[in-house]
Amino acid sequence: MGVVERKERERELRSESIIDAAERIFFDKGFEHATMNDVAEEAELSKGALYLYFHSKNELCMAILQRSLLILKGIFKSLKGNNNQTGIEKFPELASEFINFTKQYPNHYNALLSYREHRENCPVTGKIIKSTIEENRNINNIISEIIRAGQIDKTIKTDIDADKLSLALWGNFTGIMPSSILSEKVMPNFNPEDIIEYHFQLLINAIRT
Amino acid sequence: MGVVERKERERELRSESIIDAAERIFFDKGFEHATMNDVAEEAELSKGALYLYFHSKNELCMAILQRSLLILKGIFKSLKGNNNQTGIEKFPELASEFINFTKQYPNHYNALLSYREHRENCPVTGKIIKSTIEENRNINNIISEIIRAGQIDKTIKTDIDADKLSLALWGNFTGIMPSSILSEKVMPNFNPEDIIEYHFQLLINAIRT
DNA sequence: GTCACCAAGTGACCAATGGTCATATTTTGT
DNA sequence: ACAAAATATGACCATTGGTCACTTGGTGAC
Repeated sequence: MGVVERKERERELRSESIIDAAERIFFDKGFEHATMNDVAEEAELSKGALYLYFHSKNELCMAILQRSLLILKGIFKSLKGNNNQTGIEKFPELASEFINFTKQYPNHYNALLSYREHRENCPVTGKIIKSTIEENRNINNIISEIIRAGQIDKTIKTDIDADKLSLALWGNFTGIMPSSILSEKVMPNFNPEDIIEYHFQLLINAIRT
Repeated sequence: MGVVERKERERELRSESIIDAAERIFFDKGFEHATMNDVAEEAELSKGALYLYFHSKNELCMAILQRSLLILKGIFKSLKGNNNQTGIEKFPELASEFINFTKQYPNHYNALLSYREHRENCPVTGKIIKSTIEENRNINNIISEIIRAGQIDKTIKTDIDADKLSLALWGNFTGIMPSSILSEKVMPNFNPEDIIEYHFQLLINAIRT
């Protein structure tokens, strides 16, 4: 009797459909101005029901953020799987794929950047937090594997520390673009892509064999 | 009769003392859990009075953030003014000075990272926002001037784009460290400084003559 | 078929808080 | 001395994240 399994599946579906609704509401109104009542209405549920699936508004945001990480993981994974390019050729692709991501999923990108904001109001023990950290680890691993592949095919210097470089790149992704938002009219001639691409160019010179 | 001038000065002092109080409260309780009543009490004013000086809680946070930028500007300025080092020697100092800043002023560093969170809830036209953007521009200019000085003393390649590199570095500062918070146990062997320093090492190889 | 049980869902309700505004106090210029 | 202007007060309001006593409907035992 698969009742338990079916219920589990249904619970998962409900949970996903709540996140769907939350995305629509949060992306539309912005996190601060969106209310849990809005989300409840959009999800065709009562407010109380939301709290059967998520501990807080912040945790619901973390669930959206997790989706962003999953999207990114998919992107980098398929870059890694592409066997027509050498490691060093894939390197600038990391940048351009990320830029594509920010353009194709601006709201999810935005959610990604709001990590700090929501993270600190969520319990450390939560399942969502744990899997968010896990996804982040996965992404970093994929990036460093791409770098290591370049070392194996001898297009990237072997003395490069793939793990550290991978973290540095991730830092770029979550830093450079916001910095350009921060800078606003600081350097009106440049857009974020210019900066990211230029930075990667410099790094290529430092890591290629 | 300098009454107007005196009033202006007093207003400025009041404003600063409110920011002082807000720093104590926000840094202690965290932005989310601190209330404007707390701040008012700490500033020995009524809540209403706070709003004579700042339009909103978010704008008050931006005032704190502005102080962070001023601190950083001072740090980079004195690095720039040091005439005992060549440009390329100053380059890694940018990283270590920033790391020092994060350790010496963890709360202000934290405030800096919360830019996005508060910025989007402030009116674009506000005086505080404008001067925040201005300070950010100043910092970027100082960094690029340091790089250009290295090109003049011939320790940094002349074909390096100082403006772009400066923005990329700023992106690092606001990205790498948070990424390591994000990553949390992703790479437990490394701490943020390792990553920042490694990254700068790679860049040095790319830009030195 | 019936009935006790329990997970799922409801929505009125609460406490907390950002922000306002009529009123009060202090300072200024005359 | 006094009116006008600037500054400050704090009761008050609207909003909202979160709770909980209660309802609903499916489930499985008999």
